Amino acid sequence: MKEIKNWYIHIDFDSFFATVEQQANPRLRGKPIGVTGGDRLTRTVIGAASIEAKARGVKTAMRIPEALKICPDLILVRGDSYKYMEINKRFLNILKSYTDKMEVFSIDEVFLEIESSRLSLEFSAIDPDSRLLTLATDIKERVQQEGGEWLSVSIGISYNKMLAKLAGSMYKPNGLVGIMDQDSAIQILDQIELDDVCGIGLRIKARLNNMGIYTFKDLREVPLQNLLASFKSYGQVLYNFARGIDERPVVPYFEKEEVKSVGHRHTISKDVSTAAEIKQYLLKLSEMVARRLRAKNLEGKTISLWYRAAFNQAYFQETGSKFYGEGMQSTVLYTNDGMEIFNAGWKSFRKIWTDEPIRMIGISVSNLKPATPATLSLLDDVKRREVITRALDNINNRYGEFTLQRGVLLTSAKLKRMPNSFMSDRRFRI
DNA sequence: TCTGGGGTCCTAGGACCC
DNA sequence: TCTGGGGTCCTAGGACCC
Repeated sequence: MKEIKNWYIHIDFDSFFATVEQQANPRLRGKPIGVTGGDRLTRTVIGAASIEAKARGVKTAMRIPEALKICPDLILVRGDSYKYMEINKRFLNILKSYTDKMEVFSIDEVFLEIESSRLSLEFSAIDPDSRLLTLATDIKERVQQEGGEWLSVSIGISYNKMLAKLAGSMYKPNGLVGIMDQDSAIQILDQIELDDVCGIGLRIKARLNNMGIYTFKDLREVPLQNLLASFKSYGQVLYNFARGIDERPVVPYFEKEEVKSVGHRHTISKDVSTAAEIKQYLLKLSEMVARRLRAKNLEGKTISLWYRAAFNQAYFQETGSKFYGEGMQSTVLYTNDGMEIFNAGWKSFRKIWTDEPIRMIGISVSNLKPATPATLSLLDDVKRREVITRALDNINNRYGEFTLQRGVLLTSAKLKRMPNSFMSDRRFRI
């Protein structure tokens, strides 16, 4: 076996959202809680479950009624992603003290890449396994010092990212698992499900099953050409996964572009079918997106609109899927103006909407670049609007989102129940 | 009454320009 | 006038992740 040059460490905060909520509110500690996103509990799912809730069988992405059936005293808490981002930042500061090669994989997951040679300098233990163990224990301790005893991380260590993440998922919470050589990797792969590996979802699993492939052992027997024929370039990835090979590098946080798209979608508590009502929701979402873009000093030119139709028995019987959905993109001049985003989205919506009731609508802006202030060459009313918008932002930043808003948004009381990201952002900062 | 909301990456065809 | 090739942008759609 050739010597391993770099070690990969996957760090995953256990039940992150739920734990943060338990820290924020002592009354929630030690209790089964579920963090949710939507505005009416029947139409949403559990976004994160506390360790206590998981012990009772509550799982992420479970529907609320189902979760309550299993665990009637489950406490539901509306999630607040801005709060989680703030907390996440504190831990990133700790973790990046170990190496520059830190990749922020999601709000509660990080990869570190550590050179074996460096490891031997910093930790005096003799064999690499125990040096890594020392390192992992050190990380766990420092995270707890910062976050309190209640907070724990699960750590996976291996010689590539895919296996490190797999290792980290094998024992939770507060786990520490290493997959230290290829023999162990193959042994483990042969015992797990195809979709236990990050990168294989239900669709790909189903397609593999259709080809008679049920395990990684089966997968190893398929010639590369066949996989390429079926999965295009992803065939190579699958071929490698089956052998425990993954050459993806750790992309350091400072080399990643900040964001590629900004969007909001919302499942409405009750299906809506009139254009006027839908317009209200879309306008509000557009304003939220625009404000986030402006806060990041970005503007974008691709406007994507997506909607999901209400449950329709005929469609369900025909296709087996519950909700018909459709989307459309369009390109505009770079913008971070709510009205412009709305107008583009609304135009798309009118083109694809066939008057059926809808349950969800969403809009996002991509193809982003740093915002440029309006220049003298632009029309006067464009400039004026920018000045007004900036003034509105300033007031809303101080007093909460939608303190001041466009007249059209004031009409519907229902809108007030929509999640309101910036308001929660502010609440947290205070 | 019926699975949310935030994202990322990839492919492929057509339009258009040089 | 006909034709080719390369490159880029736009749009649609699929798949995956937490």
